[in-house]
Amino acid sequence: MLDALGDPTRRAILETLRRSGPSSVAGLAERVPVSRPAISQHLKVLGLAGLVDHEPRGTRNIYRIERGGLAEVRDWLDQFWDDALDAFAEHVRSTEGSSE
Amino acid sequence: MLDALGDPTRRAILETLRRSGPSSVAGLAERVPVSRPAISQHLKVLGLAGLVDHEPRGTRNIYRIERGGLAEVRDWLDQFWDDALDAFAEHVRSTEGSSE
DNA sequence: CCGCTTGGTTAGTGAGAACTTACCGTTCGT
DNA sequence: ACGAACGGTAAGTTCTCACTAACCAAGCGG
Repeated sequence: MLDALGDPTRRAILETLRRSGPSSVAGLAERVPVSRPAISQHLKVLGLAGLVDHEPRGTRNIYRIERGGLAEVRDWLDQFWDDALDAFAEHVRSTEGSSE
Repeated sequence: MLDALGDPTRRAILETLRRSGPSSVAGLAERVPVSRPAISQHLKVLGLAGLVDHEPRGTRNIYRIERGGLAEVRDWLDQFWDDALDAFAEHVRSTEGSSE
């Protein structure tokens, strides 16, 4: 899921979809400097990660951003804010001394 | 930055820091199933990404989570919500037909 | 009905990155 | 001051993965 966002090309695809709206595979291949099969493979990964959704439109497949996957990333990120973060930090810094 | 989060081991390190608070390198090496040098290398990457911060404590280096990098990720993520996302989507779905 | 277009899949290759082993500098404890 | 431990670095190996090229299936247009 975060692995899917780790690749620059995949991020470029998402950025393109964000800026230009839903697009076909060929449409993405024009804007992203990789071959069309590469786009397909990345879209597959992004699809499994829940970051994009696709809808058949005749011979074309229109891809759009799926908010579900992004929500999961956001939740994961929020854990780091909700937890007693710096509190814990400053605490252990002065306490210190046990195991770690 | 998101590349730093793409690696499972690095995420494991961050999770460990989140749960157990700041820790030394050796302390992390005990909890994460990789060798100590590997931890050092990952911490270097995480440091460059602004995701962790370290403070010398004698011979030990205490690492803690840095909120700055996480904020950048959050900002990047928010772009996908603020933009006219599904509006754009449904629009083009019915309009369609031009170039992409 | 036939050709053209669109898109997904497979095989193969190359590059990059993660991991371990070995080494060295640094700092605390005795 | 010497030994021990903690941590960062270098070199080398291995493995994963991103990419291209070639092939195949499906749907629209003349």
